[in-house]
Amino acid sequence: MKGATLKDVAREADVSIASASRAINGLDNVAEEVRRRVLEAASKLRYVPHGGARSLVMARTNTIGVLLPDIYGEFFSEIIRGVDVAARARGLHLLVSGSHGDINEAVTAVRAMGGRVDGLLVMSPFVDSQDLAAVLPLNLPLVTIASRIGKVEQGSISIDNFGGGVKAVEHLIDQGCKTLAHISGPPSNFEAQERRRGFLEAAEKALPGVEHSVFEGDFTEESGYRGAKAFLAACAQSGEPMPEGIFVANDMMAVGCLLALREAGKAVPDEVALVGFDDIPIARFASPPLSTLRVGVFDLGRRGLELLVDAMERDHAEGELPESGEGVIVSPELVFRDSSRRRAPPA
Amino acid sequence: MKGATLKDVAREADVSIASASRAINGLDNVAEEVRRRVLEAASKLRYVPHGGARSLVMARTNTIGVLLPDIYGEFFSEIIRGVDVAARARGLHLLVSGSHGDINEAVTAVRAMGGRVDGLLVMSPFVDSQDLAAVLPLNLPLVTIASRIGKVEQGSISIDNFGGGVKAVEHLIDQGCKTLAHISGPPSNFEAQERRRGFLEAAEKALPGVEHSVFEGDFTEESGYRGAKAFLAACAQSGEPMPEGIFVANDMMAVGCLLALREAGKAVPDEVALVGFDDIPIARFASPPLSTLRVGVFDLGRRGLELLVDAMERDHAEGELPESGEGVIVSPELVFRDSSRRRAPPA
DNA sequence: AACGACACTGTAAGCGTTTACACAAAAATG
DNA sequence: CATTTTTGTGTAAACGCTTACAGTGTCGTT
Repeated sequence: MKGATLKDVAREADVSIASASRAINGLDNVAEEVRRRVLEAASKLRYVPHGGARSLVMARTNTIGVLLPDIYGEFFSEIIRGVDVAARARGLHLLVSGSHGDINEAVTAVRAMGGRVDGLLVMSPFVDSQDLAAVLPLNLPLVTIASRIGKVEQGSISIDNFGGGVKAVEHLIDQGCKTLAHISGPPSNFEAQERRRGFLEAAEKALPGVEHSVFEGDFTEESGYRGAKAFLAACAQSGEPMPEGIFVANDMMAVGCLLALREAGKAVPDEVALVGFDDIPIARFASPPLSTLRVGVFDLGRRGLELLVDAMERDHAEGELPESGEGVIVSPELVFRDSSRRRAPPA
Repeated sequence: MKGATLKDVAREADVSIASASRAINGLDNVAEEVRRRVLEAASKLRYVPHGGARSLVMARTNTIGVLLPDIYGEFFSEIIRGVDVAARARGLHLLVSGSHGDINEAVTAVRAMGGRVDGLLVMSPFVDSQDLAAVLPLNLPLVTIASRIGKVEQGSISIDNFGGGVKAVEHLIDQGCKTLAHISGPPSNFEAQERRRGFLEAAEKALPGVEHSVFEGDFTEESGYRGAKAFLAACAQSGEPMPEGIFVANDMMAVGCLLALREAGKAVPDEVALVGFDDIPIARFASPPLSTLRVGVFDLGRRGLELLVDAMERDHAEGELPESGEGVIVSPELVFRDSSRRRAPPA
């Protein structure tokens, strides 16, 4: 019950294997009559070309590998979608691998992908991602998204997380918040650390000498929920009021945060204003709609793939121009929705 | 700058290509000394085995193809995650293809995948999916998820959408709703039609002779938002009150629906009760938390892959036992949250 | 009528692996 | 010691495909 091979098709159509190949691949130097016979034989035998054999002889797989840290939530679904749409437009396949808790798993995954793809699209936000560089098959075109992989970067597209954190704080201050807090992402995550750093520096600048509480989350709704609970509990215990503005390091946590605040009867934005990060589709539909820093997640994926394709073409054509420093940096843009729209902004 | 081949490694380590192969693959009939030299040479040359060549000679790609209709929203991200986790546990790669608006694109995609995978995991909820069966390389193990592909089904895992629709209605009636409405998925979607059918039959049974409005959405938040607006507008115009209970065909639309209702000042659940479908992670964090029919989306993906692996092993071992009828049907389970928890349930 | 140009077609080499088989050397057995 | 067995290694044949090259036959041209 093995699949039919090109040889079988050729025999069935009574032509040589070369003609069969030409007919199937739509080359123009084939007689119409032959093409017809071959195509007929192929469909009769349900012939499917063997991708491995093809990529072996063509030295090209038409597949690109996508390495993601995890596939949880709308952020990643948007990334994949962006990549998928762009890849499909170019006739490329996607070998996807996610669910890496840490670098070691990512390393394993990249190893396994090595010989099967023409290029690699990597998102590895771990603070110690430099190690990845060591194992990357360096003859493979590579583009990193929001990662921090040292030297090798033939191309990269990253987010100005620090700047985003600063913008969030400035906005909350603009809205009249006198006290701030932050729910951060995991400490092992480079992006999370940058956002936090942006928050802390901007907060210190705007409100010198004030202590700002930071709750350490992990980018899940659940942890955002817990973060808000933690602030509520701390305030209840110490008798201090809730922070007037909270910068939450991503939208999913902000959604969880929103739920906890509502359950506690805190009015958003008037008692507590909230700003998230990413602008995932759901943000608009949160209650209240979430102010956030838009990074255009879909485009992140799409542009990442496009960058990679460019790199691959260069690689294929000019031979070996590393052409380093191809770094795109995306500046998050504030999307002002109700979760931070306070009644009485300053004059 | 082409990658090193096994031959290069063999030469560098001064052994035959066969020994090199054995050493790299960790076979036990290799002298320690040789293994050491080979491994050293391999890492020095940054050798990466060529997947195509390997799969050619082994007649196995260790890759399974995943075909999805679209990759938008948490539903698909959860499916992919389930598949990915299960695949990773078995050392399988995932060739993912999404973004198919219709069968024709799906057919193209399946064609392209054909020769590169050991099995196919297909989700094709289009009402006319039978056509897909025609092009499926039938010697390939195949499992369908929530699809409707006729005969070929070597294995399938599907959702009792009709039953889910019925449960939703029964629950709303239980909660004392006297008038019902439905926001459906697109008419081209088989699952959407089943949910709608469940709604209509159960509604007719519970409230005989009453007309129930149905708004046709497309499974996006946006369309759920529009659906609610449409109901609001219709009621404003006709002077009739809003339906007391709305069954929304998936959670994403329900989230959009919630926003529209809140904007209009309608209290959920007391003025309008809402029940969604899927129980995507966000449902719990909606405002108010969304009652919904849980299908265990993550598990859908995970079990789908497991079913496929079983089919592949059978295929590999026993030769050719189609072993049809391997159909798992998942019954959605009601998750009762606040969006449908009305003050005065019946005695 | 002879010739080159052209349009097709077939033969065969190779792409990078794995692995059956043959073989040599070393170890165990009588 | 002369064997058999074990252990490690190399040779070479596939795997299914593309494509350079070498035909073959058909024309149009001189």
